[in-house]
Amino acid sequence: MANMSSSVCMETPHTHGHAHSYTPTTGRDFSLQMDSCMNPVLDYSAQMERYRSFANFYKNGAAPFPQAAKIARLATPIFPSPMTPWSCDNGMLWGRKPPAVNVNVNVNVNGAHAHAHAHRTAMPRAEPLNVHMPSKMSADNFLSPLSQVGGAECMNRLKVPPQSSGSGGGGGAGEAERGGATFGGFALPPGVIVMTTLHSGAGSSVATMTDSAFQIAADCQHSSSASCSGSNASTNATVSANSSCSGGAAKRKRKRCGVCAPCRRLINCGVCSSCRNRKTGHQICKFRKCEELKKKPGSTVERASSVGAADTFRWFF
DNA sequence: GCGAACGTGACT
DNA sequence: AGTCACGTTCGC
Ligand SMILES: [Zn+2]
Ligand SMILES: [Zn+2]
Repeated sequence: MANMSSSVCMETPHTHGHAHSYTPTTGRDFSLQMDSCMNPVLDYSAQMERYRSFANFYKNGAAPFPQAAKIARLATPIFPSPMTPWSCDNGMLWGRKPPAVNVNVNVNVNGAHAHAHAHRTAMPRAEPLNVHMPSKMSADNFLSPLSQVGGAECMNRLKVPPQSSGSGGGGGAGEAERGGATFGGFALPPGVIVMTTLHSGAGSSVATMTDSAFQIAADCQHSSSASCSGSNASTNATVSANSSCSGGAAKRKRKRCGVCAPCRRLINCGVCSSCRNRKTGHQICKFRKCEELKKKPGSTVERASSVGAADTFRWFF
């Protein structure tokens, strides 16, 4: 409550144009971004700009970041050590989080077949977890992922093993990239994939592409094969069957795709209308709202089950 | 049963 | 189009 209100209050000064210390064009680590990122990578950039001011506020310690606790809780299991595993300033590690995701891209996550297709079955669930320097984590929380990626176009996604969630998660554990990969100059720890934005052109190295491509390919397979098979994806066979296959059941809740940028965000911004209005609004943070779910159900239903694969690819290309 | 979040309609 | 509120679904 208190936190919440404080964050709400923050909105006023910025909205009225007070500059604070926010100087977008001179930001030390935004030079790159400002240089080449004006092209619309994601329309998040604009919105992120807006929220950057909030970040600065929290960064300056003017008030505790509303979700600092949550961040800490989420970050800990991934990198117990106080060190950031790599030094990509514009990178972002993606940790996994439990919430259910669209079956279509998530099939057999629990699969006993984890060995058979030992690829990124776990990834679709991955959600963003900012692991920049722990100290600035809270501050950069809701701005680094999408705004900075626009500049350096470097997103690292970490597939975290279904941490101890014994529930059949075992398969996902080390299943992914056991060997690890290299990205640019630094090595990626096993379980990490790198995403890049399309227009980066030469920027997207083979290493990055291969890894993500593999990831997506895996998703696609699952997507198509599970489209209407009433898969034994344990939990939600019912849902998928109802909503996208039988076509009979009218209004089943759609599920987040789990692979789009918003889906992979891990924490709520705390300042958007949805966050502020969570009590009564019952809506997910606007920055976490699945791109697919934003679309009209009519235009998305099929995509989820059949076109999903291609669409997923389009996300990268 | 509870919390998260989707669907929807009313309102601005 | 964005916000708000409510009902509802869904996973745990
Ligand atoms: Zn939010
Ligand atoms: Zn999504």
